[in-house]
Amino acid sequence: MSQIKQEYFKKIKKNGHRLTGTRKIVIEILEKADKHMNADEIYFEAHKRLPKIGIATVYRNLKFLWKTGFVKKYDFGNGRSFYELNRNSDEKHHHHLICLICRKVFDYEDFFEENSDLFNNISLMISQKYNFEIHSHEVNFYGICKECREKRADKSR
Amino acid sequence: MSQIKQEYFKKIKKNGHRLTGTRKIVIEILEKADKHMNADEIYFEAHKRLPKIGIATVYRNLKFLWKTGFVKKYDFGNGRSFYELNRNSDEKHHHHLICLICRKVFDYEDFFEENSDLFNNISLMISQKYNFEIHSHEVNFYGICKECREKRADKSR
DNA sequence: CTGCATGCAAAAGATTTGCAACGTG
DNA sequence: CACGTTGCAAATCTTTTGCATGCAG
Repeated sequence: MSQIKQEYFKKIKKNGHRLTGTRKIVIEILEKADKHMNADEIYFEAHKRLPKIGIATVYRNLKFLWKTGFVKKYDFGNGRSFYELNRNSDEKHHHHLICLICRKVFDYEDFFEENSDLFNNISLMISQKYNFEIHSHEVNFYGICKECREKRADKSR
Repeated sequence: MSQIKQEYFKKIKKNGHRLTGTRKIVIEILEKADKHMNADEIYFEAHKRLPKIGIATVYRNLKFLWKTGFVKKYDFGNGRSFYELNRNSDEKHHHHLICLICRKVFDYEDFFEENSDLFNNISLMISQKYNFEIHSHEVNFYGICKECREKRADKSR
């Protein structure tokens, strides 16, 4: 199943962009990760394989991959961005549960079957009505996780 | 319809928090805005009414209001956060269309009727299965807006 | 009064950028 | 070889924090 990166490598070249060493590394790290990582985590991994790499290069490649659609970028309100490979074909679509207290992010992929049609419909309607070409969507549920719920003494609103 | 702020003022005091001048101003600005504003915009407005206010106070109040659930906070990946009043009762629920190129954010509130049940169901299932207490959800569609679509020379993936 | 809230300025983080050197196509 | 890319360090930008003072309850 590790053909994704090969496919992406090809697309990058086909689009006239350069397939550099660092760019490959970032893609490979994200492919292996199969979860969202922040820039630091990616840099840490990349550094293992290429000690001379700079954090700026990681950021530049992430931005490049995000602009070209190979990578999805998330902001959960904790001050840093998270990135994950955009596996449009074989990856299960997943959404996020974000704890308002500890800021932890939980993934879930259930219910996707049931949501899928709905989102497709909405996408279609929006693209027509607003003349907006939709590439992806993201759903975040905000709330309080089990641990934090158990902890809180209370005084909640 | 301007009772929201009164209701919120009451709740804040009832919960044992202080209803300070700056806190009121921030709420009033967000109430009037009825769209998401970033901290600077809020500071700019607040400054008109209370020139001595500091940006830190705006941030502190926004964080307070967000933690207590009166305000919703969004990050669209452009480096700054946006805030809007959480009008759970009388405001129409709306989602976002985010242009990947110009980063403009478009709101839409159509289709909410049809989505409402679905999201309620999902919320219930998640809260049970993951033991996660859901307060709110947010849906972002990423894509390319009309203007940018017309502009782009091409070479897209 | 007491303790949380505020202003100011400085600090902290994450991300971006200038520039000379490098490497891909 | 040309031009996009990289490393490094410095710059930027948003958000946070320390501390002395102010104000709500």
